[in-house]
Amino acid sequence: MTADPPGPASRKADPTTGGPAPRRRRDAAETRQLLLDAARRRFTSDGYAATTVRDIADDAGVNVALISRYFASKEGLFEACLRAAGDEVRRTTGKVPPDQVPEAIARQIADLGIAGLTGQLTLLLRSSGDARADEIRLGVLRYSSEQLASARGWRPDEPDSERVLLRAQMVLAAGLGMAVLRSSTPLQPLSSATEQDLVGPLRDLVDALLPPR
Amino acid sequence: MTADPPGPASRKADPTTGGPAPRRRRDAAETRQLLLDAARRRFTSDGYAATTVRDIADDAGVNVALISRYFASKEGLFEACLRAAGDEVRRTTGKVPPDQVPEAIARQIADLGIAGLTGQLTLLLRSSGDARADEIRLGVLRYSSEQLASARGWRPDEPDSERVLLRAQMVLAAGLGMAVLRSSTPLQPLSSATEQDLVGPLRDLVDALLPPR
DNA sequence: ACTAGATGTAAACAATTGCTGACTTAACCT
DNA sequence: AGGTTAAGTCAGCAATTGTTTACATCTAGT
Repeated sequence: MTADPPGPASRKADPTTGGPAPRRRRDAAETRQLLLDAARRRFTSDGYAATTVRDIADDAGVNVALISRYFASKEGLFEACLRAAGDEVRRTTGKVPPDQVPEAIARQIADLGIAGLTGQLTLLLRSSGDARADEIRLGVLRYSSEQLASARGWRPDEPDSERVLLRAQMVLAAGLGMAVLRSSTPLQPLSSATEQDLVGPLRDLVDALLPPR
Repeated sequence: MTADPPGPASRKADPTTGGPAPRRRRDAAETRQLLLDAARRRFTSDGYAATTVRDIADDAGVNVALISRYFASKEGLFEACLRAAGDEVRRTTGKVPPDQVPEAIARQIADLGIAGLTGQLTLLLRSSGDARADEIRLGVLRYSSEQLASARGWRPDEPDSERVLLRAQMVLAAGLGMAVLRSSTPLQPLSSATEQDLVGPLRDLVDALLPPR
């Protein structure tokens, strides 16, 4: 049932877009990135299991088989997304002055959408049942909490300061919870609170859990 | 709630067939409950999309077709789980004295497992893409936050006290975040913190966000 | 220009999904 | 007892899943 005459005369008509035929260069790196972006959006908003590789490929405007080619499998693509998100989280959280933590959290939480830190962390929380993915997630969370705790006197191998680390993780969890709740449920007034609405209570929260030394 | 009736009902089907079929009682209500319990566990720990009806039926030791019979569909079963969890959350949170909120939160967070309030709320956060499920979730979250806020001076239709409601929702989100983080990632020391470890910081957190009036 | 490898496409695979219909078996009632 | 109906079983469907395979087409190096 080959409907296509296999001749060199058959030229691609491109019936969908009437515009200037966007001469499609073949660029592996670009399609890889397109897939990564689409996958990150889908995984973040729908979760791993609810996302199909065809969803991702369609969003990226790319053939499904290329997922297997470039990432070996759906799980491989997910891990790549997690790694990218992890790198970005480390990059972003690495340069926050200790005295501006509440403002930074407020800003990141207020900024919905998968581009912001909130989206990255939400993605990090998504589970695929894959062991490697769990490692990546754990690594990022540990890094972030230690980053936060070290500004308040926590030092590794100092059992006395473990309380500080616990409190830092609670701050992290609180921020994460707000982000998740905001993005998953239209609960007013939280879900539509602005950065200004959030920064005050958040300062109270951070100061209470991690008093400036 | 998983009390096995000591009666004659214990009927674990021997998969190796043939054997003297243990006399099994037919009890629609009990079967329904078995399915609900198994589904709640699966949905809570694996999420909606990653859970299959066959998983649930096997866990419950019940035939798959009975899910369709008793709950019409997988979505119907999920909604039933959500409704049950919502009822239990309302029942539990309804009777917490305002001055013992930190202790209550600490106790609930420390108590892992799907039986506790933490599990119920984690389940509430799970999404199935179903509109009715979203309504149930929103209703419970609204109820819980208003319950918490009203003890601190919030009144409906008083725009001035909206700040209090926002802060109550932030407390709720913080607790939720800790619960989710603890159950999803072995992040030390948070994931193994005991109730005693948590209650102190939690009191600081609640007092900071919702100062006793 | 011409070939070789990279890139993309189409179709199909086996496995799994939620769900259904016809069937069997147990429980209850006179 | 018998017989009626609820409760449970079985096998299989149609759709969807992730993945692979064979093929087409573009790009780059000579």
